[in-house]
Amino acid sequence: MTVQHSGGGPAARTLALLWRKQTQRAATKARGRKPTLQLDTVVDTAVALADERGIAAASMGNVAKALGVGTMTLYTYVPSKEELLDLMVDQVLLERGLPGPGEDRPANWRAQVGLYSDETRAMYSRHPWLARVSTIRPPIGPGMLAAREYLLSTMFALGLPPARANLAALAIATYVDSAAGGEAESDLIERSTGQTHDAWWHERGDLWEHYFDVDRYPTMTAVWNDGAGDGSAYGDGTREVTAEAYRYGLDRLLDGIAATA
Amino acid sequence: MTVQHSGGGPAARTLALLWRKQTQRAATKARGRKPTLQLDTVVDTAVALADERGIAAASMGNVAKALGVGTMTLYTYVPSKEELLDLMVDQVLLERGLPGPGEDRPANWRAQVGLYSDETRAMYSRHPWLARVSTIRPPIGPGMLAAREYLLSTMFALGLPPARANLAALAIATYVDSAAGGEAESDLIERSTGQTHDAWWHERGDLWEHYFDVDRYPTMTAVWNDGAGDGSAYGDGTREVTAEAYRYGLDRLLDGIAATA
DNA sequence: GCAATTCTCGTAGGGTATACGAGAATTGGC
DNA sequence: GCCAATTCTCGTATACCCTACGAGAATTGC
Repeated sequence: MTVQHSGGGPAARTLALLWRKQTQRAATKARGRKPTLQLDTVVDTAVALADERGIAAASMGNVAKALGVGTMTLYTYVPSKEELLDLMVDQVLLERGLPGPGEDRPANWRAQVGLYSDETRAMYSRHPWLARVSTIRPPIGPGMLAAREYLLSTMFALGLPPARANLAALAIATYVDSAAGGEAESDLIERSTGQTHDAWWHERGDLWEHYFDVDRYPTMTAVWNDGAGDGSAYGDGTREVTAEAYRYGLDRLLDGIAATA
Repeated sequence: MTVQHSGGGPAARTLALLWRKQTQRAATKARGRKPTLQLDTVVDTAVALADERGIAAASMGNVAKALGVGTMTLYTYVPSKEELLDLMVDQVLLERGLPGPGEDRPANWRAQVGLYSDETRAMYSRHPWLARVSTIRPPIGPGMLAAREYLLSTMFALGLPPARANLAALAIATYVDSAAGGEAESDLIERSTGQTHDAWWHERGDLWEHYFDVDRYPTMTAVWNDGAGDGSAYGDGTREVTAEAYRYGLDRLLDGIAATA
């Protein structure tokens, strides 16, 4: 089997878009009708639409309408919806103001991880739809690489050897991205359904006494009773508990990593 | 504003389905045409379809076709696609053979968490589509509760006080579910695209030298060079590194949790 | 045997992505 | 100045998706 090389495979096309390499017009002499849009405009519009009304609103038709062009016009700028999504993802990944090599960063490694955490949570908060797009085969653009580089260098600052630093960076990214994504998604659902998380749990809490069998779930019952006094009536449903669990887990993970340094 | 009580709100309907509470026929005297299907059959078929050909293949039309009935017939058994998804999710969550209260379980708490990890990874492996459905407002069925109860009781076994046990259980679940989901999704993509993860990275690796700026990513470069000898040419793209990072992160998280007990 | 009830499912409407191809706009070369 | 080559625009059509509606079939109680 032959692997696609730098020529013109679909992977090459996507990478060229991600890195904004002008393959077409700028390279060859300008000829033919002038484009009315720019790639960045298309991506920005799609992101704005997704931010405001959810990822489903960022359909090709809606994006085109928002730009005042026919739906099919978009396909001049982007080969498919999938590539557009890749571009959207890398664009928002890059929004995080993570310092590059040589730039100022927090003094100690924990604070550096804290910055990654804060920036990532803010990013998900601005773009909740990000949580619902798969990132296992991420768009390898500037945004993704910048974040990887930052976290990795932070683990070096802690003094981990290269291989271990790589493992630690992956573990932290897994935890932070997942938790931040969940948090943002929760907020989005609250906004879009108009029902708070607490109200949602409450709606079901009433019915729990119907199905909930204390003998089958003794520990949950114990936790429930223990926390009944402090206002968090429905356990992990509340915002506070979720946020607290996030901090707790991240701190413990960092504790564990530090212990192996 | 009035909260929906046990009467017949949409939440009540969903809960009744999740817990297989026979609201209709069994309660009232049997009358009218007999159903040709059972709810479980519908859910099983949908799960099987999603397992084999991805979540997109579990459309109402496809499920109906697989069952040999008209599409609209499904709506007698399930109010909407969304509820069907909830049922699918809780069904597979319950597949994990996590011991309930009083049943045999591994001796020490780390092994207990290990069981949760193994069972969860196996579950995602069987049902990769699970990674792509949102679980912030999870179906509150037997499957979800059983897993919560198990993890929580494990944290009690470690000796954590109730509130802290709750935080720890949430943190572990966040990490394990996210990592296991990512792993399974990766496998799914390999199967469905016929392209291994390594091949995918390789396809892009060729192009990296085109866009990759060593000065902007010095740490990545260092890790790359360090690992260049051991066969994992493209860093975290490989299966082995991912699995190793998962174990490393979970162990460090548990270390940290144990230290606060 | 008929009425009440329940399940079945065809049709239709509104959504999605995108392949195709005709037409409009622009410019290089003559 | 004109034409051909090139590039962008976008209407139409196809093939999916979910699901509201309503007509008809099946079953049972009375």
